[in-house]
Amino acid sequence: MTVTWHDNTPIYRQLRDRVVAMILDGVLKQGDALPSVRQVAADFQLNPITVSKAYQELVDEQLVEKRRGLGMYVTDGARTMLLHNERERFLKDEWPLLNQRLRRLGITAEDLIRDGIASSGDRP
Amino acid sequence: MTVTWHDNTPIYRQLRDRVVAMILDGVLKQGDALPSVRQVAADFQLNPITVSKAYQELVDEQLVEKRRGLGMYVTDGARTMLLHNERERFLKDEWPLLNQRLRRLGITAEDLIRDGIASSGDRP
Amino acid sequence: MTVTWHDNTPIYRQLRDRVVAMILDGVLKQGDALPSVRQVAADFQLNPITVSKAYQELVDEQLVEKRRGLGMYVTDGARTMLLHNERERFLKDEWPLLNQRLRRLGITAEDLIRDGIASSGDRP
Amino acid sequence: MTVTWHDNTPIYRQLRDRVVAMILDGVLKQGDALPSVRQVAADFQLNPITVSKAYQELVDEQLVEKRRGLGMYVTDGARTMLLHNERERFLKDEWPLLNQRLRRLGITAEDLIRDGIASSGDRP
DNA sequence: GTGGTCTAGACCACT
DNA sequence: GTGGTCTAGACCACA
Repeated sequence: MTVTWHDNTPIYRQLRDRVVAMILDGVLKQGDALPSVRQVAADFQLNPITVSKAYQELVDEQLVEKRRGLGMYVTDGARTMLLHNERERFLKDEWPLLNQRLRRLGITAEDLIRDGIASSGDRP
Repeated sequence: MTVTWHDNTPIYRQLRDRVVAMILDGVLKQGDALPSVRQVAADFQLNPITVSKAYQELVDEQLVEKRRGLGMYVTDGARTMLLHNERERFLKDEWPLLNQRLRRLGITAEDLIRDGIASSGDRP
Repeated sequence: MTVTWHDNTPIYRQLRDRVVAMILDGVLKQGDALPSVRQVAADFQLNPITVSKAYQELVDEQLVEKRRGLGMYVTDGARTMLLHNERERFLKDEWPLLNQRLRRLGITAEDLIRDGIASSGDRP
Repeated sequence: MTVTWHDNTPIYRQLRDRVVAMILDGVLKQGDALPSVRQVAADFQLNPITVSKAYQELVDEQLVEKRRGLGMYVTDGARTMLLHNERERFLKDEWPLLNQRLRRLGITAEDLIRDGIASSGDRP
């Protein structure tokens, strides 16, 4: 099991993002156990402390809960919370700046759609 | 003159981005002089070295040229180059990842358009 | 039967504290039998080992005695011993640090009394 | 410079508490720089990462702010925020449980006052 | 100079 | 088995 890390962002952040993606994609459902710190560390050839840091972030975000001596579990409602919060955060914080950049560069909605963004017609 | 800096990206990068935005917006035109390093440093309460680093990046990108003893000037064709390069870089590098995030969050082109993205009809 | 455990202190310690409280409150009197390990484990959804560890602490503190084949019983004089020891421990160990914190925060005896602490007039 | 650490709580937590105490006591005022991570690590014979963790907690609590490349500084209003929040937290969360314990042990306000708690008469 | 991150390896407490 | 903490030492980006 090998993975390539983007070297701009810290590994623990990328790990956190992977788990978030797995929750969003339904690969990890509420109540599911996360792979143990040691397991992930071994799989990805990482120091356990790095993995721990990623998991701690998830705990701080209330997406994951610790059960003492047992491991880490996806909290109830984690996916819903993510969908709501991340969506909100994107539209309020990131989008305005991004939109400004796109306008400056003359990139339009059509350019993006041509390049793969979902339009409501694609929704199941 | 006070500015708030983002915490995540280095200040010199944010400075560089400000100048790029000014060139794209036509505030700085080719042949125009950039404000001097010491001027910017004073205005923004920054270490001159930080400002220098930002300017050096612009020189490396050939958007700005140093004229010894005179200062820094926007190069000819800077805006055109920017429009092309930044657009390319966005569509090739950033967009695929962003698009994936948007799909996960269920954000569609329509959501973005409603929130202000230009569509081709808007173009002058 | 569901109970919420504090996250900071080990479960076996919290279990021990529950029994101590029951002895102090007179719910468990000397000579009374403690509920069996397996009973508690089932009620609280715990690993029997965890319950055992709590009970063992009580045995070590001589608040409870094991009668082979019969179970665990509150020792004679357990409540008196507790009143003395815990009181002593609080006043010598915890109180000095707590008092320092309260002074830093500007919390006075009056604040606490207003918030429910017993004053000698309340004693039966 | 030697300090003894309580070995029940992690060092980084104790470090955090020391800084909080210094802010409450006015030893560190808003705008003051905290001693650098390396400095503290050297003084206390600690791993820089341990100190870092303590400082990061303070940043997360908004008591301290990072200035990139310069160091950590006490935020404006940190002391006020602390006085309010810690006081609130104590009275709402810790006090009810503590009060219950005190009642069980028969410890009264008079006992505590005799043992050093401030009463409003002591206030300047 | 500052803080941030990571590795390698160890020990501990809890379930 | 689980996660938490710490050390020792290294390298990097930033100002």
